[in-house]
Amino acid sequence: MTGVPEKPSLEGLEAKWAQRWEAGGTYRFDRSKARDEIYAVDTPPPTVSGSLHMGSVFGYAQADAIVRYQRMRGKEPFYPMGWDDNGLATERRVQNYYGVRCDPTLHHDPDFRPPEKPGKHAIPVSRPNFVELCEKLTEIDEQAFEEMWRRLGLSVDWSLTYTTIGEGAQRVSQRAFLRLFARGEAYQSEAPTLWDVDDRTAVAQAELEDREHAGASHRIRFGGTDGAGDVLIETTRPELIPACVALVAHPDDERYRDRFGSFVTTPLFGVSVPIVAHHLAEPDKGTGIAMICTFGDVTDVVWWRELQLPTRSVMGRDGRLVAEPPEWDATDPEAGARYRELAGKTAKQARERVVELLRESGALEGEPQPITHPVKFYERGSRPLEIVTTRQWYIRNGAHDPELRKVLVERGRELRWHPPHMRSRYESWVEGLNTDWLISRQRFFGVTFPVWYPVADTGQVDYESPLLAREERLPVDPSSDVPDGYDESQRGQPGGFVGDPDVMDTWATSSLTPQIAGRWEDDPELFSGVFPMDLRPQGGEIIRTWLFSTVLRSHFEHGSLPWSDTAINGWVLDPDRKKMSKSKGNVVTPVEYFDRFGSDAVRYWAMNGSPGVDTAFDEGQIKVGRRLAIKILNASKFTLGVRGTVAATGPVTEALDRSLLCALAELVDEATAAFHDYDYARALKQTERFFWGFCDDYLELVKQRAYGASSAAGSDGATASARRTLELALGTLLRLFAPHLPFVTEEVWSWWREGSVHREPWPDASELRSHAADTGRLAYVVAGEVLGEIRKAKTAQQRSMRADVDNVVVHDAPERLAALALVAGDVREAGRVRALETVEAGELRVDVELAESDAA
RNA sequence: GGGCGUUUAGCUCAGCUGGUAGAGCGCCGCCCUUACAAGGCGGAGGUCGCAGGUUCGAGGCCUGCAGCGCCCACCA
Repeated sequence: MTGVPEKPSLEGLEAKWAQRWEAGGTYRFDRSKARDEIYAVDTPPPTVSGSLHMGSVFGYAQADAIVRYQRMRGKEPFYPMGWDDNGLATERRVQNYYGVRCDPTLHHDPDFRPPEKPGKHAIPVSRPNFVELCEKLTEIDEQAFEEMWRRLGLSVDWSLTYTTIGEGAQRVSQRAFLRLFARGEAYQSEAPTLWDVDDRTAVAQAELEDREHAGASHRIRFGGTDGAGDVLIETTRPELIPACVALVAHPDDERYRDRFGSFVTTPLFGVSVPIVAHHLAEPDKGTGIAMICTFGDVTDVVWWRELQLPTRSVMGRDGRLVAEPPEWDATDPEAGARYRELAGKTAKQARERVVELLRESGALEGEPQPITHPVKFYERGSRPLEIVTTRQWYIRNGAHDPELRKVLVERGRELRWHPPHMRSRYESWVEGLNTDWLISRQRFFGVTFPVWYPVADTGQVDYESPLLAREERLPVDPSSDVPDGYDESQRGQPGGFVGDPDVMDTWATSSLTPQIAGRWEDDPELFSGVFPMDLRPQGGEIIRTWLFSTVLRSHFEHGSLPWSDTAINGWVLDPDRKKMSKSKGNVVTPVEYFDRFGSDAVRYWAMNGSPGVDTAFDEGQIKVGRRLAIKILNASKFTLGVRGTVAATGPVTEALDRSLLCALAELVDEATAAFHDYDYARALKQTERFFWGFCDDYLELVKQRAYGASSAAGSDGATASARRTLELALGTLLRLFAPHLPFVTEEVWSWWREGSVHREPWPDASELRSHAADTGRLAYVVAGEVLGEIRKAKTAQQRSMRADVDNVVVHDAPERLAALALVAGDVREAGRVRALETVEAGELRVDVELAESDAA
């Protein structure tokens, strides 16, 4: 303990305490504890691709308050931080930061150094060089992130930090993959998949977003055959006419019923395609009959699959039409030449040319009508997704398995959601799944598949008989490691092997954060101590990805939930009520606010956002937080500063003191109940309100007596009672504030107590009640209200608060007057009142007769 | 199209299982009071989105409607 400083200040508290907490191991996890003493938290590993913003601060601070509460309740938190550094987000950052791009055909250059500044044209580098740059940059970013979190005061144990590209994570991820495969829960399939033509990788359903996209509706004539009339269709993608395999209408549609089974010919190419019926065709859309292409959108895929139509793919993986026309029986002699004119063009370029050709040929009915319509994008992408047929790895997720889907919905109900209504997002996601989880990505910086494929003597790769790594070898990199029974010289050779070239989607690894942090299989004792975990705090926007996939993996691997509870935090909105996000460019960076107001002040703002509620960023709230922190310093200085000759050890004898402690016990009950409900915001609000009342009323009421200057109750016993109560109250209030404002509470604690407030037990209401004896809170309440009336009278007469009062008459209900009688001495001292009378009445009224002039 | 949430003072939000409307900011006024002037004390300000209903009593429950936000969906 250091004693009370002359001039308490918030400046420098973050650096001071962050350092001491680390040095003292304040938040170090004690793994010797039993499972039921541990509170295990599956902390979101932030994506390390730039800077943290207020949205991150918001959610992580809230989770930290819950963890701090649990720690004070006597639980031992297992509270690690991770960095989600693998994946496309990191690749993009590296590409921009260093001005490079990965070209996997190049060989490793050990002398490669990135340029000081990124150049105009991206420098092609080999995959190993690219991965090195990714590792280098993420390490820098992670240090900056850690510093930021320490400054925010997160009570994580930094010795437990993991990364999703780290060796431990790779081993867990590959092991889990092998086990999924062994149980038939992971499989590979060659199928049409949504494809990002810029990143040149497949993407999963969870990464899609619909965007309103400007396009045009084209009305196009297909030629009737055998004397039947022409058919008009509408499409936004005329460039896919060469990929057309059928027209489709609803089976009940009178207009087309007679033509099901007959054929029409495509414009420009003269390919004969059938008219087919399917219930997904909607009569009131366009002309009621649609062109099925391979593949224009996901409905095309459904039609193609269910109606067993042929494949005529034209879209290449680079987003350009492939060089050769598809296999077709084109009757138009110009078909081949027309197609080759389109080959190599992007979808947009091809569309323009096709429209010209259609117009010339007379197949275009009217002019294209501009429309905007929802189009599927990769959430990080800038061009519409295409659909191309590729071989990919999938994990079953219930999309094609009603039984599994049902079980996963049940898992969602087993999980306790805070707030509860967030569960509906999970359920609507599970119930809307339409494809299994596509986990392979045609990218470079990620966890590889521990898989090779045999190459037949003919040179054909046999994907059906993958060569799997043994678990003892993990992690492996199939591009440099060799499968058992082969040697490196056989790579890519007939009779040899090839490595799986893909990496896993980042979620395929980060869905295993409980297993990674708990060192599943690598440290069985630790794992059994922390798994299943207690809490998953996270944002609502990643319920469909992170939360769902983690539940899925745990269900497959352990037959249980990964955690018992999840706390979903809301969005941070800018003052115009728009979501703050990097892409919108309306983010504010936390550092500036840490600098200006201090971490406790920023945390105070975050704690004001109720669980799951979107909250506006509000500098005003941060200022209020700073004011509260300063008030805590000053009130504590007073409380501890009045300790004079009389020690604060005697019994609590005075009615006002007992009544205050009774009220405080009720506050402890309320705050505890709020935290029990994961409602840190309610806990803070109640504590804060009590604290301001404590400062305004109790401190004023007790001040003279605590100084030992009271004439009415000037005994040492009454003074000791005041001092004892002040310390009991301060100790309680600091502990109630500690989860929210860890720095200022720790600072004050250190003035007069040993150890960290954050390892102190949560306040005990029954102990406070024993000090209060049977005195109720009413005396404290009435005393405060009467004092308020006296102040009001002084204000109304424009007098100083120090103005003397000749006489006060309190009119009030009998029980309230009785309570007042117990504390009348303190009220008179605080109000400088010479005489105080009471009159029974229905409600409180106070007549105040001020002295003519203030006593000298 | 389906679902979830939300609508309370000028602003940002509390108001837990129904019992005579709350806080902070902003605004106005007073006070340099020995914990605190980057402060303290006090004041003004709301028919709780709209329309019905249940109840002795509704901001809180029920029905309908509207605005806003979000989630989900096979939108030619």
